[in-house]
Amino acid sequence: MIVINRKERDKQLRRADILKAAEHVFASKGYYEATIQDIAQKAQYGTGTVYLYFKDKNALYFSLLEEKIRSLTDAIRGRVEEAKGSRKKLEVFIQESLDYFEKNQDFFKLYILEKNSVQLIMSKRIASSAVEYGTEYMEKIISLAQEERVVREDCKPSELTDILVSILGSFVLNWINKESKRAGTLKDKAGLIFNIFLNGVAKK
Amino acid sequence: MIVINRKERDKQLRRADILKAAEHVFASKGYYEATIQDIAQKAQYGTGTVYLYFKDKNALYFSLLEEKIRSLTDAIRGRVEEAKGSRKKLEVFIQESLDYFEKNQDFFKLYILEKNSVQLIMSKRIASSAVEYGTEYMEKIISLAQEERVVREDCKPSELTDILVSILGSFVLNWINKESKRAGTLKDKAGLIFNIFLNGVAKK
DNA sequence: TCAATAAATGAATTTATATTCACATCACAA
DNA sequence: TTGTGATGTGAATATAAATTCATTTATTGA
Repeated sequence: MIVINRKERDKQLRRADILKAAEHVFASKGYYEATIQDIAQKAQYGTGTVYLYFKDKNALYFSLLEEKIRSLTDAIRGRVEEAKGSRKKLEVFIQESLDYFEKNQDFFKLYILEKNSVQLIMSKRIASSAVEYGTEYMEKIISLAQEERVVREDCKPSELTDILVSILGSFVLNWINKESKRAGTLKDKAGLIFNIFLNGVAKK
Repeated sequence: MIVINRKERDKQLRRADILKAAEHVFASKGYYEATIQDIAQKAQYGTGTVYLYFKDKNALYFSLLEEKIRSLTDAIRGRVEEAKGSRKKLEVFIQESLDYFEKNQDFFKLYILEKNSVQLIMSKRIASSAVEYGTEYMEKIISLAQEERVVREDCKPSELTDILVSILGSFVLNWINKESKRAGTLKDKAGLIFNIFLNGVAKK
């Protein structure tokens, strides 16, 4: 029995090796220009090995996306739950998102690329469910904020969510690209983003 | 002489046929899943004909992007120029962008997909110059708005531009996807977007 | 009408990768 | 130590699409 568990655990570790390599390769080249060879090499396995753990390239890609999105959402959810009141929840949501993306830059690239292509090109891409899972929770917070009269009511929660997600995205993207001279951490931007989201860019 | 001009004009028309077909196919399938055959078929030419007008698939794609982005920017620039004061210019910029995207939905899809991948994956993708050309002008308006103390000064014009572009993008995307039940025209959203950009989403 | 030239065509070729599979290697139990 | 099943491997195969090019078709000017 112990043997089986041990083996099972090792298997999961090797699977994780491949996912990690895939994350990096997909993020730097994009889905189509990333080859299975690239990924296998990065993970230090032979090409064929990848197929022992994933049905095909597509399955590998979506397993990756799905698992990372789940981990992102779960990471954020805990902290937000603790915060009291929609205002505070929003603030924490922003902070935690930034923190997570700062630590998972490769994932961010996949997420932002996928978010648009899923919404646009749809196709067979099953990931939409995972992407939705990611924003669904945000929508609840916004709904709450509307109930508490913190946030304007002339937009649907989903629209407001999209706005916040895009603003967040634009800051993360800027920060990631500015790898040379970066003022501080990404999380430092949280206050600014919160403020812009709530009060806009007008000079007060 | 007349003959040559006539010929030259016809040639441009055929080139435009192909670009138009390419726009639609690339927008619905994405770059990699769009095939030259698809495009040729859509344009009602044979496969080989495409190569008489464009060096290869990549050149076709970037010619398309480049020309559309130029046309977008030129369309907007005129109207914005007329408007007096940064506040009004911003307002017009938003209106005209929405109007253009409403009329060029396929192009919007390409633009939004490309914007992120250019910023992220860079690679050989030359289009970055064209994409920059598109936002460069917006930045000037924002700079002006900062000088006129209309807009907060704790962000760089480029950051504020990115924010506005993302907010715009999220509205356009929503509108495009909601093809079934759409309240009104996309341009109707201009006031709301302007207001959110300047004053945020807080309940006033 | 008829060469001669230009343009269009799509089948054949090339190229690039995903995927498979026969064989090699490893880990472990006896 | 060795036999056995589980894993790993990368060269060989399959597939799909980009690109080319010999041939066909259209256009033009005399």
